[in-house]
Amino acid sequence: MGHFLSITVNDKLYIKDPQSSDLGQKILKNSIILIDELGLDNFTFKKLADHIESTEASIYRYFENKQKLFLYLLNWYWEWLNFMLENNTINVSDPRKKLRIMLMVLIDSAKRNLDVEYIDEDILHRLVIVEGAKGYHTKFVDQQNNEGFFLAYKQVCASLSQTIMEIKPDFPYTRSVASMILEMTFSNIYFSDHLPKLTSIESGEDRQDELLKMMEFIVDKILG
Amino acid sequence: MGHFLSITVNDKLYIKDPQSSDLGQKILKNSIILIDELGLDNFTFKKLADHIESTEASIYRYFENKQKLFLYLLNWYWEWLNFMLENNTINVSDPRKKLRIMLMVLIDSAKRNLDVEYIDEDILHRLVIVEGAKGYHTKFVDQQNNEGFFLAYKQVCASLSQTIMEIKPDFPYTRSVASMILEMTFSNIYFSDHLPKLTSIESGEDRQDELLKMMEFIVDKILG
Amino acid sequence: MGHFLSITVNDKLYIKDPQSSDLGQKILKNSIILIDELGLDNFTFKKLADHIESTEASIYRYFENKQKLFLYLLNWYWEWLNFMLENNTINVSDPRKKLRIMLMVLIDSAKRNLDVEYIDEDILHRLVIVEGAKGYHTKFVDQQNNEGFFLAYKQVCASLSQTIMEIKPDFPYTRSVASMILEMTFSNIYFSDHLPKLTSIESGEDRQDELLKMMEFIVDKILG
Amino acid sequence: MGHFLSITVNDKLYIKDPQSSDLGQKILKNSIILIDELGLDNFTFKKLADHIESTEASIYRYFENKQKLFLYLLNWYWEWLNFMLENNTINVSDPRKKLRIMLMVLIDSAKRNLDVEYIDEDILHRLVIVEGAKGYHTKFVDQQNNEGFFLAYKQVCASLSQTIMEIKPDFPYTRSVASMILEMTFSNIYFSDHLPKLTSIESGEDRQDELLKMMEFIVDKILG
DNA sequence: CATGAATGAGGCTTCATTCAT
DNA sequence: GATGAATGAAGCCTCATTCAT
Repeated sequence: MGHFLSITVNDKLYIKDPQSSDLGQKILKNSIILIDELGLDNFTFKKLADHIESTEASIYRYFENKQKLFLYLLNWYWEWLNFMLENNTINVSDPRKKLRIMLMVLIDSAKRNLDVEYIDEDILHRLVIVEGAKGYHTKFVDQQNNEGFFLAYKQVCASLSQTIMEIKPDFPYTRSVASMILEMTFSNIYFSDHLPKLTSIESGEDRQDELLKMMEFIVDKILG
Repeated sequence: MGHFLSITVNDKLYIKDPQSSDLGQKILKNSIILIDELGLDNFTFKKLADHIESTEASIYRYFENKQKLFLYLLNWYWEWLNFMLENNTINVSDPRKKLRIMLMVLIDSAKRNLDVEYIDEDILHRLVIVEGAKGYHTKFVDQQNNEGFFLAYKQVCASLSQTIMEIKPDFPYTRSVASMILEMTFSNIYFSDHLPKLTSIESGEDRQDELLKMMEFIVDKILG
Repeated sequence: MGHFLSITVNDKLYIKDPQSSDLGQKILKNSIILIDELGLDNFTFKKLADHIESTEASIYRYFENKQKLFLYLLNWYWEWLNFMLENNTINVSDPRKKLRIMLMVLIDSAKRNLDVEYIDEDILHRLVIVEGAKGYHTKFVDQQNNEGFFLAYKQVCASLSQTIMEIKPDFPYTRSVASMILEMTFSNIYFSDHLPKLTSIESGEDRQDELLKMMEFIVDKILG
Repeated sequence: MGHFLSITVNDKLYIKDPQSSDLGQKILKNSIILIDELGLDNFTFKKLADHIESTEASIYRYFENKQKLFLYLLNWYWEWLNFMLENNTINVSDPRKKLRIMLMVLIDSAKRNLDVEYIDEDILHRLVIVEGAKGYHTKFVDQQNNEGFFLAYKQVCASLSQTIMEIKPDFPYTRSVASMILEMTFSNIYFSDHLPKLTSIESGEDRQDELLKMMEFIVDKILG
């Protein structure tokens, strides 16, 4: 079923739709792998070209530059996440249950039911956790925001906000809590791997369960 | 009084102590200004050298590379923040009041009583908000953590954790809440400037008050 | 006929085959000229780029660095020498006569019958004499040896060794004598130009004849 | 006894006599160690300064540049070798025996009877073998020769030549054979370590004996 | 459409050297 | 006499990008 679904990404982020050709899909697949491997800063079109045995010029047919490619990947992720959130909460009427499911989706990218051969969602998820913030911490954030590059991200927050409002219509800080949920979830995964002093979650087998428990606890407290 | 206080930064972050000489202080002062202006990615030693009418080689006498200089600035900030937190909570015995003051310090870097001629804390604060996360979102995070480059940051969290525990000794997630407080505070300032859909705080005159109010609300809810 | 012959060089020494393009051939031709003129130490890709009115980046498409380019030239020379040695001794059955011819080839690079427009063998020969030893006197000699960068050189020695063995099958030191012949021939040319106290050969018109005579004398004595 | 002997080096090679002070001796001792370790190309005054916990400026008080320092070390070696050759052949009247002893001295730097605390002759010997040729393979060879920087080296050859002439007064190529003996000896040690295909000598316990045997064999053949 | 070739610009770093104390 | 500070120049290399096929 998932195979009939395709993720649509802001078309200002690419020159030629990478999902539309073999080479484009190769670029997506391997840029995820390489950015995860090298970090965004050390990643270049040259390295990607060598990796996929193509050329820089060919990649430029698809993406204007590395920042756009990176934003494309982030957007793909956010779009995919939006789909996952929606798909998993259809017919769930209890908003508390809904929020619980949303937290699960956020935390556990493995519970996916959408398979796209040319995107490894697991690596992409890690990449979003590690490098994601760099997408909107840039000198060009305002300009990029105007071009709609963060709409998908904002949509994720909006869905969370919406659900919070369903739970507690008079809650005064839905948007801030929504973005906090996102950031806190990702941060704590990162911290548990690299800076354990900054989290109460331990890396290991049960991490996802623990994290879910903590996020539920926090959210419950906040929403009373 | 503050004038007699000096901030001590992890000595693995520099080759020659920049606080110890005129040129070093010039480097600190102007790197803050330039990174704020250009963003970390576009900032280079060459540009800094031109800006202060010196040479790249001279800067290399102080810092191994731009990453180390950046980490130095972050650490300087975290050390300074630690000092501010402590200094403003001396003799405050009520932990709730203490936490409130800590939030104020976090939010409002202007209430400083420590003046160092060669560091503009306001710009540095903005820089930390905008670029801070890049300091520890790097391929070398583990190695740098081993070298103690994040001790000052962790100390800030530890102080927050400590106060949380004083308020509620049996609270199960002090560390995660502490780091969340830090990140959420900074995020919301950034979002209010650039991505207003992601925050409930409006940029403008009253932002700091609003933010303080929100953070107190959230923390109160969480700590019951 | 020589025109149909092409010299093949170890392909680990280049990124893109310099013999395959105009620019590549220009790089070869002019690097020889410039290294001869400036010495290897003062030679840089920048100077070469300026000289051929191209850019460093373009040269880097062909060679990883100056050491590799230099080794390429040396290898080209050794390969060319191997070809010359073989070509001039075909159908020569008397090994003593063969060795005599080989000495002549070594000494007199002018008796060439192979013309490659983009390599000036005379200058290259001088370059090998002056700078050649630097090719294998390096910290990386073992590693480079493993990569086969000295195979062509060793082949020259092997051919000499082989002929020595044909002359005197029970001679105990063929390899050392072979390498000595090579080094002594080159040294004496260099010494006669620059350090005449270290050679019995006088620079001037008859140098090649004298040198040939001396080398034959020495070899005859050694091989009895 | 050796302690009362001092090696005198061409005074154009230094600004201040390095043998005359603690720091100077430290410079000598450690430059040998570092050049051996890093190779001449990677060796710099900066690295030497760091190594001896002094400064570049201090080293410049002794040597004009790295080339001069290197030539100083070579000259020290050649002077020392001259002393060794002479000292070990005093009262030896048989020229063939004398030449044999000279070969031994060349090969085996361990049979020294001169100890200078600030020079490790073993490392220096290795350094001469590995890097020595770079001393006179330079664009400035003629100019440096005029300044007498190779007198000591030429003196070694002259002593060998002299002995050859004593053995065989009418030998026509004494100088070339003398320099060949020097170069061949050093080459074969180097080759046995790094390019075994180019030598008949095997690295290992008996190398020095084998090498001595070979050099005697070659010399005997040449001198008939 | 994809690619091979080329390159201008600039980043990062070290070198060699001088000056002032 | 030794050192600390500073720096101009250059080396080495990569990036991002364009053009022609």
